[in-house]
Amino acid sequence: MAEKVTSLQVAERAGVSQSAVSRVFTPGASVSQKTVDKVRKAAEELGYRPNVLARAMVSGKSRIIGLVVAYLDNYFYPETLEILSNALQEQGYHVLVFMTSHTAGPIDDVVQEILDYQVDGIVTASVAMSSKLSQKCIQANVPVVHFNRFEKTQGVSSVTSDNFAGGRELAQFLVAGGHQKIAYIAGWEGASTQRDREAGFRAGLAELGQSLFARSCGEFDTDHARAAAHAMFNVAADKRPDAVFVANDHMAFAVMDELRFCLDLKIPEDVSVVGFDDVPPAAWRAYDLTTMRQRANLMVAETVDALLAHIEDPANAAPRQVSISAPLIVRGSARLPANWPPQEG
Amino acid sequence: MAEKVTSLQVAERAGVSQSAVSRVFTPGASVSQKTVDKVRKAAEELGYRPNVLARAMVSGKSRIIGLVVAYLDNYFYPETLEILSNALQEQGYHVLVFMTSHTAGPIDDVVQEILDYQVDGIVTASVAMSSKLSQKCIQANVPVVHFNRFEKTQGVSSVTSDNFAGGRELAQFLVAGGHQKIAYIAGWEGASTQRDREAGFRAGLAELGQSLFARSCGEFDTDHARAAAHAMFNVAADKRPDAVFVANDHMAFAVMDELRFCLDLKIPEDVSVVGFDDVPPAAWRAYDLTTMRQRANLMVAETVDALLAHIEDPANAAPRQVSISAPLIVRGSARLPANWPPQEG
DNA sequence: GTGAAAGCGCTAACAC
DNA sequence: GTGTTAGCGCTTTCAC
Repeated sequence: MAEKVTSLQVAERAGVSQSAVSRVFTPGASVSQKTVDKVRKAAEELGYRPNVLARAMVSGKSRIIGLVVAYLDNYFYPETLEILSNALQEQGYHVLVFMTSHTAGPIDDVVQEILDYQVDGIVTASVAMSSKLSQKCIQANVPVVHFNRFEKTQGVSSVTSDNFAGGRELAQFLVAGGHQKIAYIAGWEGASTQRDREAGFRAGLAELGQSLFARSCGEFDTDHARAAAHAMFNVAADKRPDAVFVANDHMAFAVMDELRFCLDLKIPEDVSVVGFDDVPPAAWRAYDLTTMRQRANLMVAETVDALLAHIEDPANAAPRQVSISAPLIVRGSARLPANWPPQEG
Repeated sequence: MAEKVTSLQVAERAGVSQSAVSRVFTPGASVSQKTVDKVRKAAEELGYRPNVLARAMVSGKSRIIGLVVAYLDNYFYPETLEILSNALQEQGYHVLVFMTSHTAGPIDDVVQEILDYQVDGIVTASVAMSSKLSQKCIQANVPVVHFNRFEKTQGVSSVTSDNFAGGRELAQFLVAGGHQKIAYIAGWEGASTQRDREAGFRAGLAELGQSLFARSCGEFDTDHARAAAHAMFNVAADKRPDAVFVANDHMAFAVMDELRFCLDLKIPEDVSVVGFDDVPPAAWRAYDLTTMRQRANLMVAETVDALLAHIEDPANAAPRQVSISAPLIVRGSARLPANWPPQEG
């Protein structure tokens, strides 16, 4: 077991002071080329690399971003994590993962743990955080961004899709498709994504003289969604919706399976189904789901931007509320409007 | 912006020494109840929490485990990450994520970065690591476990399913189902999972007097798999395989979609499809895939166990090669053998 | 441009 | 059981 190589050892070998070594490994420091060469050579030979933790202690910057996430079974989140991690890595940051237990977790405890690691920032995905805790982060000068969730907590940033506009566009699409009995299967009522999507959807219907034909709650959970769909569609044909917007793709797949394999309904002939997220399986032929695309790459870019802005200049970085437009992705799970695609101009 | 609360401040407020404070927050230390009370009270009032990084510096233990992963689009990995993160959290550890870029990444650089964080251990998933680098980790006394990949690199642990046995069981199942023209769509040839699954599958066929009717490589990539399936099945009916084992579920879904929607084949009437992993979508009715279950929970438990064993007693923790049996999950994508399920005894 | 010296916040001997 | 004293490996003034 090799000893740990320290900057001091490198210094001795290179015949310079320890601080010279430090300077060589500090981007903006002033060192002569000669010193750089000597130090680099010695470091190479010894296999020296700066200890990030020690650097973090003295500089106060850990270059660690804490990510709080409740579950990974909605594939929007793994996708997000991959993009986020890559984006941060490019900036020299890394993601420390904190799962809040499925069981209505003590998320505040988790955030406390995060803070203990002296993270430079926190991203929360699919979880709520008490405003007391948010205050604590602000006090500690650790920027927080809520990803895919809007929260009006003071001082906290958020990045979401434009869920209201998305819901509205879906309503327009379904009505244009000639549907008359349009239903909605909701997500967990506490989530802003759920609220905004539904509000937009209802608004869109109302603008076109319709309203929800049926509504049920799937809690963003496949089993709940399946049951909700069963109850909603297992009725006489004339009392059955002819289209349904399911609040996210993950539930939509379960709903489609239930409709097809349990209720023997054809999609989209008997009923149109649309979702929200555009996770990868939505493009799989077995589902071929018409849905709103959450542009994870853009959302992550905004998230990273908000974080870094605050880290680099805490004083002048106001919290931001970013909303990214979500394009409609038309596939085969919903009947197309006549004259589709629409003519430009 | 609140100042950072240090143990010294707590000490002053509690009227004790700074080391007394430290002891109160150190599990096995000897402190009187009276001191504990005073310190806890002062800490509470100040909102003090020990700085994990400072602790890490002096103790040499960061309680961070580095996870290297190449991609998250095979849903086996998000599942793994969730379980791993939860399991480690319970032990007071956390996961620092490192993505190696899709593009045949410089994984060695990534591991170097990990080492810079003074991690207590490293888990690699779906990536290979040069043996030179492995040596470096061993030298640094950082245990490494290869998750879902067997590598005979010295000093490195690995945890995998029993891929050979799994492949063999699949062969037996397919032959028992009356198949005569059995094909295989391989994963990336460099992966041990691919090699072992194929070897087991071939062995199983050979034992029953059969051999591969066709073989093609899907590279563990859906597009490649789709193309491979197309070429393999887009032939006269009598030259077409009647069953295919696709090296993982992720590719199997793409293959099923191709067979059904492009080639208009019925599953399992025209062709049986089996996969490996049992990721969540395998249970979705649209796929209903017969597959071998990789028991992620057990695999993770072994991973954590191997890591902690080494961390707690580096001298006596030999690297281990763990292989977890994978149960066959029979669903509807493959024709059942006669007299299924088999009688016990 | 470079070295000496002072910590970052904490744990771990070491005396008492 | 408690306080005192050294550092952990590094960055960062500060003189020179």
